[in-house]
Amino acid sequence: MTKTKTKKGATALPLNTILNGDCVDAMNALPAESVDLIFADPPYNLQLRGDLHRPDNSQVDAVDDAWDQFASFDAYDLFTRDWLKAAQRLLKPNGAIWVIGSYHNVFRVGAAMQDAGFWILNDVVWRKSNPMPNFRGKRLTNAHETLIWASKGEGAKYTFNYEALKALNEGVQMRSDWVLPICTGHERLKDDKGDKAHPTQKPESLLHRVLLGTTNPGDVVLDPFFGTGTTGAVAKMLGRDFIGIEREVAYRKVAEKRLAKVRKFDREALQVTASKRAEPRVPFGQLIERGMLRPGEELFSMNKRFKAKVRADGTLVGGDHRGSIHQVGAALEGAPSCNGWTYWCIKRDGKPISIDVFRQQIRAEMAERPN
Amino acid sequence: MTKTKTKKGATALPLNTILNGDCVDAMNALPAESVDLIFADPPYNLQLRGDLHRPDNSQVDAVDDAWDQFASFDAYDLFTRDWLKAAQRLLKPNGAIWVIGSYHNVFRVGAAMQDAGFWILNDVVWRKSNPMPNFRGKRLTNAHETLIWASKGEGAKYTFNYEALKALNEGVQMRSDWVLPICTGHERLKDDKGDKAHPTQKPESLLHRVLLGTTNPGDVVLDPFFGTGTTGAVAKMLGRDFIGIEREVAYRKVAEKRLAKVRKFDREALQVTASKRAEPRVPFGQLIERGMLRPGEELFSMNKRFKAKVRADGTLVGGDHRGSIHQVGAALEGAPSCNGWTYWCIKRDGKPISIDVFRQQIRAEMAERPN
DNA sequence: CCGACACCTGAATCGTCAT
DNA sequence: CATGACGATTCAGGTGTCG
Repeated sequence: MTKTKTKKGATALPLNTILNGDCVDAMNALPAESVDLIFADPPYNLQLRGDLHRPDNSQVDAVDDAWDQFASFDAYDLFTRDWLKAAQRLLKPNGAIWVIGSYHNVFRVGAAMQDAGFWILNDVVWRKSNPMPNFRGKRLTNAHETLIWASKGEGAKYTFNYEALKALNEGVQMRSDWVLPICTGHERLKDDKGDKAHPTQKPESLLHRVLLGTTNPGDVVLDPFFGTGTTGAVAKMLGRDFIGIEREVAYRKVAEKRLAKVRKFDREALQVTASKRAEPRVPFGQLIERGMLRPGEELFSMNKRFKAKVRADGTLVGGDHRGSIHQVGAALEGAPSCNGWTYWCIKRDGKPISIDVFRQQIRAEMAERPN
Repeated sequence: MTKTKTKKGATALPLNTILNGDCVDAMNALPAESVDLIFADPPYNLQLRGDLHRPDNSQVDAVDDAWDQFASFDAYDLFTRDWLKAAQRLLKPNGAIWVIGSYHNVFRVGAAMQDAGFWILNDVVWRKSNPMPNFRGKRLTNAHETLIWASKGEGAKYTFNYEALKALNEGVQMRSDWVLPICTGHERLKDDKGDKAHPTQKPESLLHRVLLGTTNPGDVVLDPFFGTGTTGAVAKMLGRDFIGIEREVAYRKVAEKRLAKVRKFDREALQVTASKRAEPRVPFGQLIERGMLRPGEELFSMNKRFKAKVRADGTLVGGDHRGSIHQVGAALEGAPSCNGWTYWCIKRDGKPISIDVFRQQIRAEMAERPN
C-alpha cells in the first residue's frame, strides 16, 4: 500500500498511505505546498446532555466519543486554528480545501478559515434525503450538514470541473445544495462485533461529487481526519492519490481493509449520485406562504355542497372538522379518503378554479430549475 | 400607524412603528427584556470586486450600497458583536432570535452569536427555487442562504409551534431546509423610477414560516435592519406586533407605504393547529371518581401482552408492580418511560377501547364548561 | 422468487411542572 | 435548586424473515 512519488526534487510524499498520529504533527512533517486538495471532517463538538429515546422507547446511539469532547468554545477554536494553519502551509498555491460541519461547529470553523486567509468559494448544503427525525418535536428536523469550499487565498486559482458537475446534474449548472442519502446499509462499515465501525461515516456519493468537481486525476488529496477512509476510497476509485491521517488505531485498521478492496474506476461508484426524481410533493401550506391563497379565504367543494375556510398553517375548517385539505374533504363527504387537491376550488376573478392549478404552477417552477 | 402599549408599568413600547437611526442606539433606548422575537437581516459584507456581467454583456445590478461596505473582517465583527449585544439585552428570557446571512458573513455572525451566549436551536437553509445562476461558470450556483435560530441562552425556553409547522408541511415534521422562491414580481417593491426599492428584499413566504413557527399572536417582533419592512408586513398579517429600525429614509418611506396597505388575517384563520401539550391535564383517578372505570376492572396493554387491575385510588396493580398507569406500563415493558393513556385499553361492549377516549370525553366537557 | 411485514437505525446540542 | 412524576414524541429506508 505504501508508495512514494518524488516531485521534482522535493521530499517524497507518502501517497496512498494512512499516517498515524496527531493531524497537526503529521501535516507539519510533510513538505509545504505539496497537496492539491484537503478534505476535512473534523470533530463537531456536539454538546449532548442526557440520553435520547425514540417514541418507541429505543435508545439513540449518540456520538459520545472522547475525540468529540472539548472543554469550551475557546478550546475548540484553538484546535481549529491549529489544524487550519497546518493545512494552509500544506496546500499548493492553486490548491483548495473542503470542510464539513453542522451548526454546532461550522460557524466557528468558517470564521477561522476566513481568518486563516482562505477564500470561501461556496458553502454547500448536503440535504439528507433520510435524516434522523427530531423525536421530541422540540425543533426542526436537523436535515442537513454544511460544507465550506475555499481556495488558498483571495485571487488564488483553483480547480473546478464545471462541465463534469453540470453533466452529473442532468445538464443544468450544479447548485450549492446537494440531495444525497446518509451512509447506511452495506456501505456502512461494521466492526468485529457487528456494530458500526465509526459513528459518523460519510457517504461515498458526497466525496464522489467533491473530488470529481474540484480535483483532476493524479491530484493529491489529503484527509487529516481520515476515519474509516471514505475520502481515500473515493480518491482511489477516481484515480486520485490520497494521504490519510488518523490517530485511532481501530479506524485505521478498518480503513486499510476497506481500501484494499477498492478498485479504480468502479462503475458502480459512478452511479451512486444519479438519482431519479419523482413528481415533487407540494405541501398545501406553500400556497398560503406564497400568497396564492390568503388565510381566511373560503374554499368550496367541486360539487358545491361544502365550504371550508383556510387557516394560516395550511389546515382547513369546514363544519365541525379541521385538518388537512384531504381530511376535511373526506370528513364532509363521509368518505374514507379524498384528494383535496382536486376536490377544493376557489373563486378568482369571479370564476371557480381548482386549487390544483396553484400546485401545478409551483411544480412548473420546480421543473424549470430542478434539483 | 404609531401605537403604544403599556406593559404592567414598564416603559411603553413603540409598537407597529419604524424607528429612525442606528439600530444599536435605537435598541438601547428600548426597555430590556421587552421583545419576544428578533429577526435580523444584517449587511452581508459582500466583497464584490469590479462589475459583474452576464454572458450577454448586460450588467448585474449588484449590492454595492455604502451600508454593505466594511474595511475588514475585524470591522464587521465589531459591528456584529455590537448589535448582537443590544439584541441580547432586549430579548425576554424566553425570547428567540433569527439571523439570515450568506457564506460571506454567516460564519462570523454565527460564531459571534455563540460567543454572545445565544444557544443555537437550528440552522435553516433557505433553498431558493429560482436563484441567479453563476454566469461565469467558475463556481456552483449559489442557490441558498442560511438562517440561524437561537434561544437567549442554554436551557432557555422558546416558542415552537410544532404542530402548525407540521401541518404546513402536509403532516410530516418540518425540516431544516426550506424551499421557497426569491422575491420577484408584484411582491418586489419598486421605487419612483421603477427600479427595485431594496437590493435584498426578502420574500414574505420566508417570514410567514418564521413567525408562524416561532411566535404567538400578540408577540412583539423586532427587526433591527427593517429595510422595506417584510418582517413588519407579515407580522401585521399574522396578528403580531412589530418594531422596525431603519436608518435609510428611502427604505422607511417605502416600508410605511407598504404597511399601510397590509390587512390582518381574520381571527379564525390565525388559529393554528395546537399541540397536545397545551391541553389540560387530567388525573387518571378522575375516571374512577366519575364512574367511567370501576375499581377492580382489568386493563390490558395495547399489544395484549400485559394485564393490570384498577384500584380505587387510581393506581394499577400488574404483575409485581403497582403505581400509576405510566409507572406500571413502563415497568412491565422494561421501558424507560411509558404513556399510560395510550398504552392501556379496556373492553366495553366486547370491544377494546383506549382509556385515552375517557380522557378526551372529560376534556371535551371542560371545554364546554370552562373553569 | 416474491410480497408482506417486523424490526432496526441515523453527527441530536430533543421537557415541564409540582414539591 | 434537586428530585420525581407525568406523559409527549418519528421519517426514510435498509435488512431479514416468513409464508
